[in-house]
Parts: sequence; C-alpha cells; structure tokens
Amino acid sequence: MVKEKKYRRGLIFEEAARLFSVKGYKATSMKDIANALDIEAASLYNHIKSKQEILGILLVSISDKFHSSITNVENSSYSNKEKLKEIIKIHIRIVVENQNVSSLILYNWKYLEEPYLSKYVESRRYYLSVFKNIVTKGIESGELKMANPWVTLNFILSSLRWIYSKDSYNINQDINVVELEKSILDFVFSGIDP
Amino acid sequence: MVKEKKYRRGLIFEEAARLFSVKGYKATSMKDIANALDIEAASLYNHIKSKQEILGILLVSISDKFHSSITNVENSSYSNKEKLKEIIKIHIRIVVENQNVSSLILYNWKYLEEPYLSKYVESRRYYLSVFKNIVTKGIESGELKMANPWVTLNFILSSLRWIYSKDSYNINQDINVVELEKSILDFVFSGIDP
DNA sequence: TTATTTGACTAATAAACATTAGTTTTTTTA
DNA sequence: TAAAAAAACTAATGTTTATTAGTCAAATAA
Repeated sequence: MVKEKKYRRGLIFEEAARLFSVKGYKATSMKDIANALDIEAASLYNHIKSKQEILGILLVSISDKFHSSITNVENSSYSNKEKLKEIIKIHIRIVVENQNVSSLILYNWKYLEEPYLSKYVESRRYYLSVFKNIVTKGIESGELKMANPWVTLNFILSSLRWIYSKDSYNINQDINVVELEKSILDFVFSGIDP
Repeated sequence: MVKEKKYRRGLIFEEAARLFSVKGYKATSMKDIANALDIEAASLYNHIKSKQEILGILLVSISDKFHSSITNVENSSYSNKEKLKEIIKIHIRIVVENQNVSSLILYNWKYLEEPYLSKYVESRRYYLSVFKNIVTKGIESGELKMANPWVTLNFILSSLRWIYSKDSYNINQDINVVELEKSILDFVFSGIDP
C-alpha cells in the first residue's frame, strides 16, 4: 500500500465529485477516476460498491445539508422576509463550501437511480415546498412584492445558479463570500435599478 | 420509402434535440434517436454524418440566433438601459421558441468537439462581451445600480436560467410569454421588495 | 416504362464501459 | 515476528456504443 489507508474512500468521493462536476457523470469513466488517483479502475471496487453509489452518496449528502438548513430557518422566529434572506445566505454558503458536489444538483442528479433517486427527489421537493411557502406568506403579508409565487421562487433560485459554476465565479479571485452575499441579496431584493 | 423525403433530416435534428435536452447528449444513444423515429440506428447515417454533427449544428444554429439578436440591439440607438431590456426580452423569446435546443446551452455544449467547439465558444464569448459592455456603460452613466459589472451580468443572465427547463416552466400552462417578460423584467430591475 | 436517387435494411466491427473473480502485496495489529 | 486486514494488482466478462459496408426496395425523374 502506498497511500494512507483511512482517507482512501474519501479521496475517491472527492475526486469523483470533481470529475463529475467538470465532465459530467456519464462522461466520467471509472478509469478516469482511477487514473486521477493513480490506481487501476478495478481497485476502486475495494472501496465502493458502484459508480452509481458514488453519485448517490454525493447527492444525498448535499441535499441533506440543504434540507437541514431550511428546516432550521423555517423553525426560527424570523419574519418571512428575514427567513428568505437567511435561506439565500445559507444557500450561497453551502454552494461555495461544496462547489463540486453542489454543482451536481443542476444537472447530474438526472442520472440517479433507485433508491437514491427517490430520496433525492423527495428532499428537493421538500426544500422547494418550504421555500415556496415562505415566499407565498411573504407576498400575502405584503413583505414581498405582489407577484406569482412560483415565478418569484424560480427567479430567486435561478438567480443563484451562476455561483455553482467555477468558470463564472472563482472564490479566491474576484470577490469574497461576504461581498457575494451582499451583492446577491441586494440584487434579489431591489434589482439593478439605481 | 415510407416517410416523406424532404423532412427526414429535419426530423432527426428535432428528435435529437428533444432527447439531448431530456436525457443529455452522452446519455442519448443513436439507437434512442432511431427508435423515436421508428428506424434502425444505422439508417440515420444516410442523413447525418455523426452524432457529434447533430449537436454541433444544433448549437451553432442557436448561438447564431443569440449572436445576431445582440448585434441588432447593440447597433440600435437605444439607451443602455433600454438596450438591456431589449436583450432580456429577445433572450426570453429565443429560449421559449427554441426550448429543446436552447437548453443545450446550459450544459451539453461541453460535449462539443472541434471545429464546432471553437465556433460556439467564440460566439458565446462575443455575446457575453457585448452584454457586459452594455452593463458596464449603464453602470458608468448611472442608468444602472453601482455594482461589479461582472456580478451584475451574471445575476441577470443567471436569473433567466429557469425558463430553459420544461419542468419548472410550461409555456402553455401557467403564464404566457408576454406576462413572463413583464415579470422577469420587473424582478431584474426592481427586485422582489414591494 | 426505365433509370436514378433516396432511404431503409442487415451484418459486422472495434472501442469503451462497468463490474467480478481471484491473487498478491502492503500495512496494521497482536 | 506472525496473523489479520486492507488495498492494490491482472485478467476476463458481457454489454453498449458509434459507425461502416454493402444490399435492397421504394419513390421520383427521364
């Protein structure tokens, strides 16, 4: 054995996440992952059950983070508007701190199979329903602009999408996370008009 | 020959675009496309050169639409703010009218190979640079909120992303294109605050 | 009607793929 | 130092993949 034992499995997940994120799940072969770790493809199976298991565990882990964070906010005593701000901030943090895994949410969750698929879809559905609920109540109470809640929800979530990709945003380069949060919150709440 | 001759090639592109959009380029096999058209996979090659050619032509065609639309706006005599509004409107129209092909822009352009890749990347680069230029000038002239032009650009473009996907937005169901344009412009310019 | 073109077919190929089985080497533990 | 466990290896499997070659039938043009 050349590499330290304990972290082997973790390294596989890390490297797989990076490759899935760059090339996509389907375009990443077991050989690609193995090469990146300087071992043979077959050796991966001493640590993991299947390629599908890697994707499944990665996506369930990240959706758990979103799940628990929105539950915390929902159970807080904030106003709807404050809840929304908090959700957006935490959303940004989770994505920035788990860039490779997070980006799988945008596209590669498609390639999940059972039982991971059901778990993931349910977790996502829950997140969206709590999010939408807060938006709806915010609109009803006049804290947010009168508009279609579905469109509002999609606008907010969608406007966060660019932070998922490394080409359009590099954390260590242009702007830090705090500034990023501030800019995005400002845009989402008051738009680009001066 | 059972099917009408003239439209065969067009139908292949149409069906491929639909499948690429739903399953992804890598996960769509030539057999999938052929099955959807009730022919054998090998028969496709009487009409097209390769799977890669299909993706290439689809993506070049849509990026040409974006290219020419932004050139038209850039050459107009509108103010920067009006230009921006116009770009957003046209962007929405193009996506709504070419949903399957447009959605390939978000992810599947990754699978382009040369010479399509270079053409596509250059066209995209041009679009972004003109867009950013208008944003930058808008900020400098005080027509837009003082902020990082790069962040502003990404916020705007990103906030349009949800209209690419059919699950989150169905044209014939909830809301029509004109309403959609109105809502999005309102959110982008003045945010969700009342 | 005949000749030509178009578009379907079958069959075959070579490469890439995820995964299994069995073996050997390396590391850790007792 | 010996035994146990962990993790690498080689070899092989069956499947799926895009694509080519060659053939044949139907539609169109002469």
